[in-house]
Amino acid sequence: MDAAQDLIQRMGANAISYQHISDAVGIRKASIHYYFATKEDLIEALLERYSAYFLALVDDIIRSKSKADQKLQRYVGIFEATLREGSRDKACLCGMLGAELATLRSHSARQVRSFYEANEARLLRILEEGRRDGSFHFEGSARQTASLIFSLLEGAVVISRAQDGVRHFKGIGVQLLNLIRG
Amino acid sequence: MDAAQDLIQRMGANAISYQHISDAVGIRKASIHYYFATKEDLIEALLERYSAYFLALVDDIIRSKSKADQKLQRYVGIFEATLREGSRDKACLCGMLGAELATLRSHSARQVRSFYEANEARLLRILEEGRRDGSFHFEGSARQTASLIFSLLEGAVVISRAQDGVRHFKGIGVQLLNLIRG
DNA sequence: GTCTATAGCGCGATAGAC
DNA sequence: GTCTATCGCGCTATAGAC
Repeated sequence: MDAAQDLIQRMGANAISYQHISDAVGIRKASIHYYFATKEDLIEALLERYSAYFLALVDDIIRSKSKADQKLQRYVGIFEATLREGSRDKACLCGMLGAELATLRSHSARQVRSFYEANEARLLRILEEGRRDGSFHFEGSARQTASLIFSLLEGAVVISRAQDGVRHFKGIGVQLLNLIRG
Repeated sequence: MDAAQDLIQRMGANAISYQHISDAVGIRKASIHYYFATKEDLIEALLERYSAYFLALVDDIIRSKSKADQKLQRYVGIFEATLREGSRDKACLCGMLGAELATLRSHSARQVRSFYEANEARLLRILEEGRRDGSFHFEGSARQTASLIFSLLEGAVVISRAQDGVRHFKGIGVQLLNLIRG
């Protein structure tokens, strides 16, 4: 699953095959079919695991005692860490599958959508907290700002891979906090 | 080319084949090979055309007499228009190919990168103009803000396709202008 | 310039030995 | 649970008739 996820985050689900995973882990592709009968089964399992892992990280941040702007900074850090990982050109799994959404079965597509909604909901909590405690000063809807931040980070990971990677992403992260602190 | 571009904007380059294009235009796939010998040739031609078309729209906006915040609003409108087009779930061509960047030949990859840089450069001009004429009030680097806006819009198109489309995107667009106006 | 036909390959998936 | 072998299909790309 680690190998499959890594490949999808770098190349996209439609670019990779059981053979690629087989090459990466040194187990024949028939053996991979033993665990994941179809490619969609594999993608669903990856989404399940990724979503649980990612949202657990976010919930840790939300439960922490930090001020809201530090929470937001740490949230941004999750995406930056993805970009940093190993091969250096990994995007968010759900960002990649979002681009390929039209080619997914309905269950996987629903999982991707749920991931987006869960993230936006958690960002909303951070934003409301920040407005209350005076960390943030921005006009307009907190909900739309949460959507904005999530789309920004998903986009920034993909775009930064084409520019100079982490450097590009970091600049955006800094500027996001400038804008939200107001 | 229109059919191929539409398919890639909806499904991604790795999900579509000469056969899909053939089905869409009613011309046999061998005849498509007559114009575009390889799939990469086709993608390069699409990128060339798309980039020229898109940047011409942007340059029209920049040359117009509008104030900077109206220019930014019209720039956002280009992305919103993409989302609205026909089938309702098209993303920016270069956003899709950005996700699939690792599977492209180096020439296509360079075209995608150039598109990103060209857009960020033009956004920078709009932002600097807006700061001068008092439309915009934001802290920090205008260059990083330009990167932020571009990544945001590329991301928002992809994410909005998974949510309720144009509605979701419009909310983000409104909020972006709130943040930049300061 | 468009067609039919096909080469040659990689894919997802399965059967069956061990 | 992992393997070899293979099926059937769709893919990119080409050959050659019209």
